[in-house]
This record gives sequence, structure tokens and C-alpha cells, in this order.
Amino acid sequence: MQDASDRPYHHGDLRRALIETALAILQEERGWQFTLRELARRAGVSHAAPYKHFADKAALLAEIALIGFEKLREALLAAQTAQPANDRDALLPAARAYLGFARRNPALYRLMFGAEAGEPAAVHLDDRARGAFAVVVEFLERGQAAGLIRKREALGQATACWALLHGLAMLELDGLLLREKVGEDAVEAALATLLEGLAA
Amino acid sequence: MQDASDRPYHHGDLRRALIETALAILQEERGWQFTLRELARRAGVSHAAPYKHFADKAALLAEIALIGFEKLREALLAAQTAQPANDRDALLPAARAYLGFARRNPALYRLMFGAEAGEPAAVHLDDRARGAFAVVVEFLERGQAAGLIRKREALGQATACWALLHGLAMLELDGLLLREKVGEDAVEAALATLLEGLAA
DNA sequence: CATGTAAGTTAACATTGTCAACATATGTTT
DNA sequence: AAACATATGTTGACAATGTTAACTTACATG
Repeated sequence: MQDASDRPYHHGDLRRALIETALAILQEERGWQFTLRELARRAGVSHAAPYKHFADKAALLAEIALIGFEKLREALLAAQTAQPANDRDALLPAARAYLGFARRNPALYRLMFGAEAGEPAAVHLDDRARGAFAVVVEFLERGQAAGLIRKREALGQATACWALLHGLAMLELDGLLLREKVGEDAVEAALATLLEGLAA
Repeated sequence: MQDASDRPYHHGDLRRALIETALAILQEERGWQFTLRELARRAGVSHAAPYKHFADKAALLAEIALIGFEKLREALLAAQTAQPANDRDALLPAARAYLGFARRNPALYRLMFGAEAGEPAAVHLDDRARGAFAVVVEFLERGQAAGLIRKREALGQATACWALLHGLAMLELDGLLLREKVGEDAVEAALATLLEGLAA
């Protein structure tokens, strides 16, 4: 927080500052209802300044959601380099990485798949969002080539993976996977079911 | 639309009227940003009248979301009585019913799983939401008893089903399952993967 | 140095959720 | 039947939000 006097009239890189502030708030408060004015306040700037960098609120949200997909992609990549794919359960680390991302960034994850960032299709069809999906597809294709994964249309399998992981993430974010209601390790069981469907 | 003159001061059953109007609008406009005032307008009532029936906006949304879960439960039940569970693919009709529900009520489905209806946990932990989940669990347990489904913790399997179906529904709602990108019938492929993981 | 442009500010506007104060039906008690 | 309490409407206000217009300031380029 800098004083109003020593702060220059021009921020310098307000666009990046806005995004970073938003990401920071999203990590602090699970259920922050995104308001542009609060964002501007926390960034130390007037409430109309963001409009010099984003057409409207949805555009800002879409940008943040896409950054979320980039982060998710990195998390997936990191997990799969951690262990060479020679095991039958080679998918597990990546799956856990996916769920871990959702767990660590609940509000961001919600934004990524919610309808608040404008047309969801516009977000998900962006290259940055597809990049994360591509990681899964490539991984499965390599698994098939190595004979670890049943030879089917990899895109269909990837869809199954993605869908199941997304569904699991949502259920967990909503606190719906209570031990008493769904068993000790429902997540592991669900993953096992998926793997059994994929294994060669 | 009745004239203001012949309309009685008291609506009679405004609570139900509000809910029905909201459901109607949700079906017309995919991306309606829910405003209480428009809802009151379309119901032919003053903008503050809804507060006599709902504590706040989130309460109204939560109620509507729960009605969505009831409808989903009915759709699932209807699908599974349509075909006795003697086939290996006995799950398919129910799965298609789930996806069909999401396809027919995209905005409502979004509301059911979004964060706009207050704390999502409060919605999903309600008995009406759990009822829909219970349908899946019971179905799997019967399948296990009939020797059609691998004997595992049914709750874990149900979690897998639910998660995969929810994920598929979201992907499809976002128009992410484009034929050119994900193959001709990615949905069928994903379901097949799930069934192979469940089958005995 | 002049001047155009990018990036800020302030001031307004319509809309929204919400609340308080008031009005009108309905039902219950005496 | 009269009186009153309660449920259910209405109106009018309030602060907050997204957004736009008009204005200012810094910087860059001729």
C-alpha cells in the first residue's frame, strides 16, 4: 500500500496489477462476489480505471479464468514428469494433481467453469483452455502406445477423464463427499473405477 | 397478464407463482442473470413483494435449485423403470436421462451446481438434492446384487457415476464437445469407459 | 516544443438487492 | 358483528454496482 502522494498518476502496469490483485482476493475469500470497484480499491486506483484495460467485467473475469487454465496445465505437466509412465497407475499422479489444483484454488476453479465470465464457451474454446485438455489427450496417447491403456479413441477417453475429474472436483468443493455419507475414500474409489475402465 | 384493476390486492399464491415464473424464464433464456426485480415484474407484482416469501435472493435461488434436483430425480427414476436391469448396459438409460435433463434445462442445471444460490453445500446437503444421488446408489446396489456390477463400495461407484455424468454435462453445456475436436461420439465413448470400469 | 494518445480521475446514470413504513386483505377472538 | 392481529401487498428510500462521458495528466513522437 503506497501513499496517495508518492504514487504516480500512471500506475505503470495496472492490467497485470488488477489480475494479480483479483487472484489474490480469490485465494483469500472462497466466496467473493467479484466486484470491479472493490478490485480497483484494493489495487489503489479509481473505480473506472479498469475500463482502460478491459472492455467490461466479463472480459476481466474471462482473462482470469484463462490464467487459471494455464496454471492447471502447468500443474498437470509437473505431475506427469514427476513419474515416468511405466506403471499401470501412471495416470494417478496427474489425476491427483488436477484435484489438488481445484482444492487449492476453489474460487478460481469455480470461476473457470462458471457462467460469470461471459459465455463459458468463449472461455473454454480459447487455446489456453484447450491446452490443459491437450495434456490429458497426449498423456493417454502415450499410454496407449506403451500398451498400458486400452486402445480406443483417445479423445473419448480424455473426455471421460476430464469429465470425471471435473465432477469429482465439484463434488468435493461443495463438501459433498462427506466420509460418513460416501465412504472413507470415495475419491480413490472413483479414480479406481475410471482406471479400470481405461486399463488395457 | 391480467389488468391491474381486476387483480386482487393479494396474489393468492405468490410464492409458487414466483418459482414458476423463474423456472419459465430460465427455460427461455439460457444466460439470464437472475434479478429479483425482473422476476417480480413478470409475476405482475411489486419489486419488494418477494421478500414476504423469501429471506433474500439466495434463498429463492436455492429453492429453485432444489426443485431442479427433484426434477432430476424424477427423470432418473422414469428412465430406470423403463427398462428392467437385466442387461449389462442397464445403466445407460439412466445416464442418458441425466444428460438429457441437463441438455433440456441448461440454465437450471447451471444454477443447481453454481455458487449463486448461496453456499452450494447448503443446497447439495439438502435431502432433496441427496435424493437424486440416492437413486444412483440404489441402482448400483441392485446391479451388484444381480451380479451385473463389480462388487465394490457402491458409494464410491456412485460417486464415479455422478462425477462423470456431471462433468460430461458441463462440458456439453459449454459446447466443448465439438465433433471436430473430440470425435464423433465422445459422450458414448466416455460412458463406455465408465461402464467398463463398473461391469462385473 | 507542440501535440496526439494512452492511462488516469471525477461525476453522473440506471439498476439492483434490501429495508422500513405504510396499506389492505384475511382470520380469529370476544 | 366489532375489534384486532397477522399475513401479504405497495411505495419510497438507501447504498452499492457496472458502465459511460467529460476532463486531466503523463509520456512519446514529429
